Amino acid sequence: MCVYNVEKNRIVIKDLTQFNARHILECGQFFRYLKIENGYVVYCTNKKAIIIEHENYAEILTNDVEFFVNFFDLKTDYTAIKNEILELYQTENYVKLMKNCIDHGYGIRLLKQNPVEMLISFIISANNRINRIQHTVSLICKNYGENMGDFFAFPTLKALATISEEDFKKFGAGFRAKYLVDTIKQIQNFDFELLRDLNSLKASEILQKFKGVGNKVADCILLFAYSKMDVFPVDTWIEKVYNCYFSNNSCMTSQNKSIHIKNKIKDNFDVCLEIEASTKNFSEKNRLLIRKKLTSIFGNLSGYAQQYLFYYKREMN
DNA sequence: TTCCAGGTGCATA
DNA sequence: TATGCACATGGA
Repeated sequence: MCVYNVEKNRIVIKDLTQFNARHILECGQFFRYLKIENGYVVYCTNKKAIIIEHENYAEILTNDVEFFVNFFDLKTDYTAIKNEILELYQTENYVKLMKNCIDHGYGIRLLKQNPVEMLISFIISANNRINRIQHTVSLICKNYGENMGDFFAFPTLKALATISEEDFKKFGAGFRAKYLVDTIKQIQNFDFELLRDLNSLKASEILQKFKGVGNKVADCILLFAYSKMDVFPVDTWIEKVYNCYFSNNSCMTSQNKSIHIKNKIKDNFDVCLEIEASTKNFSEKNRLLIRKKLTSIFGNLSGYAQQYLFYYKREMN
């Protein structure tokens, strides 16, 4: 089903159940946007689009319609994807949880972003907050990106290579500054398109050779730049989701912990109870176990499911 | 003042 | 190979 019409310099979104700018831009996958009165301004590499939201439709104003049709993944039918996720398991608790998540983030779409932007942005994301990541990325663009008139492009590889560790620190990158400098040196002649045809495991292995890229950051790059939907990035929020709904220690499976259940979430969840997950201490091993379990549940819908769960948990917390 | 955030690198055993 | 601490920063 087509959710959009294309006109000159304008894309019109007819089905708002499949496109909500706030859900798409503020669900943690994207850092370069500006909130305006009736919508958002969106930047990717050296391109810009303005999203205007109306009561019954939304429009994307841009001089590169083709680019943003792909960027917003407009050719994919998210109604079908949401139904597929809901139909994965028949248990009442699974359906209730996922329905809550999908109802909350109903207009999410997984963006097709630039690999270099994702690599740099998600190295900065380590142990960081989303608004601080946005701030640092914005300063990098402002100081080293090409002036496009009314905005700054994301810096080219060549321009990135001129940024010093001190400058990255000045932009708020903190201890990640040295990882950025090191990785930027490594990628000057790297073929980012090579990863597109590799399976997620192999592509992740290659990405993790770069400084500042571990399992989670690699998964984010594979999901948000390469649309590899079989990955499930596990961060602090997904760890909370897992401990709350999926683990043996979850508040949903322990009567004693029911006090922790948020008022809005009174359902139970009993799909998987196999992995013992620590509820307190972070460990790489623990997150890998969580990742393994969640990808075994959601399969090739992992990337979509992860984003609905992440956005729901982060906003409801 | 302490905790925490879309984690990873590295020293140590 | 496994474990656990250090790392910047600023808002809550």
